[in-house]
Amino acid sequence: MKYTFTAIEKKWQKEWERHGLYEANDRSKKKKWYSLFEFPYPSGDGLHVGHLRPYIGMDIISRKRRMEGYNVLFPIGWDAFGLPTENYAIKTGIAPHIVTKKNTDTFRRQIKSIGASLDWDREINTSDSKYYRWTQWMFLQFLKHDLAYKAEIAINWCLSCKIGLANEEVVGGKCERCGSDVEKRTKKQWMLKITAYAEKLLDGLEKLDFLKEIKTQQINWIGKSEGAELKFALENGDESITVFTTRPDTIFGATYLVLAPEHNLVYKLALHIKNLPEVEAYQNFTRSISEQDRVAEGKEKTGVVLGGIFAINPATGNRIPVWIADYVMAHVGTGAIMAVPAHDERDFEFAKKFQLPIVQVIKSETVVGECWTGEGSLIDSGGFTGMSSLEARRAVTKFLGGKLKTHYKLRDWVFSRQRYWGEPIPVIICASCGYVPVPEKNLPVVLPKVKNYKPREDGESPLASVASWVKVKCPKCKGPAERETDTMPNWAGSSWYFLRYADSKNKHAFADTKKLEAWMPVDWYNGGMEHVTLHLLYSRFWNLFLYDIGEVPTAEPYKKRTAHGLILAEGGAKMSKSKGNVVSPDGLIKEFGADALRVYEMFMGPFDQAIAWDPRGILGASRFLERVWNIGMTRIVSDSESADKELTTLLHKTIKKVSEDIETMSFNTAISAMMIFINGCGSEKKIPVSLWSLFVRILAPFAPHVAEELYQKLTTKNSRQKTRKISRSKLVVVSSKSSVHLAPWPSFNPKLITEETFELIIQVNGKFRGTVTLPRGVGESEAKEIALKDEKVLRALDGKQSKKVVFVPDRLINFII
RNA sequence: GCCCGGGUGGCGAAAUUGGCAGACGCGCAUCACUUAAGAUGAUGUGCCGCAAGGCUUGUGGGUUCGAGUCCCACCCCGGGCACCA
Repeated sequence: MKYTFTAIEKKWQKEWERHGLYEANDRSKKKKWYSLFEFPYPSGDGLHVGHLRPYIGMDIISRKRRMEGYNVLFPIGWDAFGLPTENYAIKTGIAPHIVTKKNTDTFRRQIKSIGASLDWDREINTSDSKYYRWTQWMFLQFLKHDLAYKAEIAINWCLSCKIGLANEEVVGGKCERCGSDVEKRTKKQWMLKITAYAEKLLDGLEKLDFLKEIKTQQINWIGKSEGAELKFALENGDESITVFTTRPDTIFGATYLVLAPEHNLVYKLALHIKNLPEVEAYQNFTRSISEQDRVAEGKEKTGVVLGGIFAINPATGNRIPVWIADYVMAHVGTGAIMAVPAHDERDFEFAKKFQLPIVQVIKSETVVGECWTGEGSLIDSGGFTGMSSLEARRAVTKFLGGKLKTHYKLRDWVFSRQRYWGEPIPVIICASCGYVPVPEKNLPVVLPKVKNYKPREDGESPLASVASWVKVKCPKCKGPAERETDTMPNWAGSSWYFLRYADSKNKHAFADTKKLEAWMPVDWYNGGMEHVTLHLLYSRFWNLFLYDIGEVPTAEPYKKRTAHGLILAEGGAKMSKSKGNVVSPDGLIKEFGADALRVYEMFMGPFDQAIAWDPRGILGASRFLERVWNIGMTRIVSDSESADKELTTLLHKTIKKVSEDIETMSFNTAISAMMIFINGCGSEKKIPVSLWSLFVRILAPFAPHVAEELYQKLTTKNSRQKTRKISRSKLVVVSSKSSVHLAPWPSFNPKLITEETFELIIQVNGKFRGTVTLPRGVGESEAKEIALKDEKVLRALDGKQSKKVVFVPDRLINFII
C-alpha cells in the first residue's frame, strides 16, 4: 500500500482537532507542563522553513511530555503590532488590521499544516483590543507604582522609519530594523523604569536554567559595576566635581580630571574658563560627530583643558587640571572621571599625548613606564602605602568620605512610539491636572481608524491628526483635555503574552489567579538568540513587577530557556523576501509530506546552530519514512511468531537514545538512532507487533501523522489475530483514547541493553591493530592470550616482547614494546 | 581589546566525555530491476598506495600506554559587548 502522506496528514489533523487532543486542561489532576516558543510576527513575507524549526522542536518536547502523562499547555498566538505591517499600510493604503488578518490566516494555515500539537483554542493576538486592553491596564499599574514617567530625553531617531528607538534597538549606531542612520533628537517620551529592577534581573538569573551564553548576554547588558563616587573640590568657587571610579585605590595617582564635553559644569564654570572659545569649539566638534564615530575603534584621543580651572585631589592635596574630552561619556557614571594614567589604558594614552604627569601608585608586574591595570600593593599612597589594592578600594573611599556606589549600564526603557500600529498609551493630558490615567473601567482605549498611516512631519503620531479621538474630557476635572497620541513599542504585547495563555478568553482580568497558579511558570521556553537582550529582559522585568504587586504567582516567568539556530538560505545568506531566497514549507509539504519536512528540519544539524538549507536533504528524511511505512504495512507479525533478540536489544538502545536526546534537543542524533533501527530491520525480517508498537511511539513526536496511521493499523490488527499482511482497509478512524500521542512513552529495559559480549580493542604501542569479540568480564591474562593469536597483532609485535600491557576491562588491551 | 561559541571527508554532521575518528544522512560510483529515464534495492565510498602499509580532526608544542577530546601558544570563522571609568 502506497504511503499517501497527503491523505494521512489531512485525516489525522482533522481527527485530532475534532477530539481536542491537544487542548490543555485547566483542571487536570495530572502534573502540568507548559512549553512555549516565541509567538510569531505575522509578516507579509509568509512563513518560511526557518520559522518552523523552533515550533517542531517544542512540539516534539510537548508530545513526549503528553505521552509521559503530563497535562500539557502548548499555545500559540500572534505578535501582531509592528512596523512592517504599518509600512505596508502606508504604501498600499490597506488598513493594518486587514493586513494582519490576512497574514495571520496564512500563518495559521501553514503552521497547522505541519501538524504541531498546539492548543489553538487559546490563540491570542496582541493587536486585538480584547488583548491590548490588558496591556494598557498593565501600563496603568506601572504608572500607579511610579515606574512609568514622561521625560524629555535624547532619543534615537531613525531617519528612515521615522521612529524613536530604544537603546536596545540601536545596533552599531544604526537602526536595528532597517539599518539606516540614527540621529539624536530630544523629545518627551514615556519611559519604564527598568533600571529599578536591574539588581533583581541580575539576581534572578542565578537560579534559572538558561543557556550559559544567554545569561552572559543579559549580565553584560545590565552591566553592573561597583565602585565609588568621590568628590573633588574646585579651586574656583563652591562647585565640586563628583567622579565615579571602580578604582578608588588609585586616587593618589589621579593627576587630572576629565569631564564629558556636554557636562553641566562646563556651562556653570563658563565665566571662569579662560579659553572659553576653544572649549566651545571643542564642544561643537564633539556634537557634530556621531556617537558611532566617537567611540570608533582606534580613534585618537582628543580633548581641551579648561583654562584656569583647577581641582584639588583630596588624597594628595595637589592642585590638578580639569579637561574635557570625548572619551568620557555624559551618560556613563557621573559623566566625570579622575584620570589615573599609570593605571588606566585610556588615561595613559591621553596623558602621553598631552604630556600630563603619570604617577605610579600600584606596584606593577610589567616594565616601568607601561600602564598597569591589574591589582597590586599600593606605593606612594600616604597612609595606605603597602595595602593591597583590593583592600584599599573600601578603605580609601571611607577615608575620603566617598560613597560606595553601584552603576548599571542598563538604561530606562523608552516606551513611546509616534506611530499608528501599536497600543495607544492610556493617558489623558489635561492642562490643569497633568497626566491623568484613563480610568480602568474605560479600557480599552481603542485604536481609532485613520485615513493616513504616515507619521507626521512634526514627528507626532498619525493619531494626533484624529481630532475627534484626541479631544476628551479630563476624567479628573471634567475640563477639556487631550489624549496621549503616543503608542507603545512592539515589545509591549510580547512582554506578558505567556500569562494570557493561561486564560486567554478572560474578560474580567488578564488571567484568572487560579489558572495562573496552575500553569506558571513556563517550564521550557525556546526562542531566538536575537531576543535575549530585548524581549527576554523586558518580559522578565514585566513579570517581576507583576509579581511584586501581587498579580502573578512566580517572580520569574521562565524556568528554562533555550535558543534555536537560524535556518539560512542555500549558500548561507539570511532568508528574506527582498533577497528572494525564502523557502516556503508549502511546496515541500505537498511534495514530501509534513512528516518528512519535520524529520528533515530536525535532522539537518544541531538544533542550536545556524544551518544553511539544502534542498536535497529532505530526500533522506522522505526515504526513511517510506521505509518505515513499508515495514509497518507488510512485515508486522504477531508476538508469538518470532522475537529477534538482536533487534530487541537494538530497539531498547534506540528508546534510550531517543528519550535522552529529546531532553537535550539533540534531535539530529535521535533521528539517526531511529534510522539505525530501521536499517537493522533489514529487508526481510519480520517484526513482532509489540516491538513495532514501541518504535512507532518513539517516532510519534517526530512524525506524528505517519506514526498515528501505523499505530492505528496495529491496534485494529491486534484485535483480529495474526494476519500476516494488513488488509487493504480503508483509512481507519478511531477514538482519541487510543491515539499514539496519548500512548505511554516507552521505557527501555536496562537488562536488554547490556550485551553479554563486547569487542576488545587490541592496540600495539597505542595503535589500533584489531578487535576480537569476547564475553564481558574476561580477565587480563585470558584476553592477552586471545589477542596474541591475532595475525595483525603478531605482525605488529614483530616477535618482540611487550614490556608493559595496559588492560581496560571490557574495552581494550594495549601492548607496549 | 574583552566575553561566549566553533574549526572533523566532496557536503550536513557523529563520537558513550581520554579508548576502533568519520555513526546517520546527502552526494558520488558500480551492479540489479527497466526498452529507457526516474523511483527502488544491493555493494562501495576520508586521503596516498596494486598491495602490505602509511597518513589523517585549523597550526605548533606538551601531558599520557593512548588525545578530536586535557594543558600551553598561535591562526581563522560566527555571535555578543566595547573609550563603561
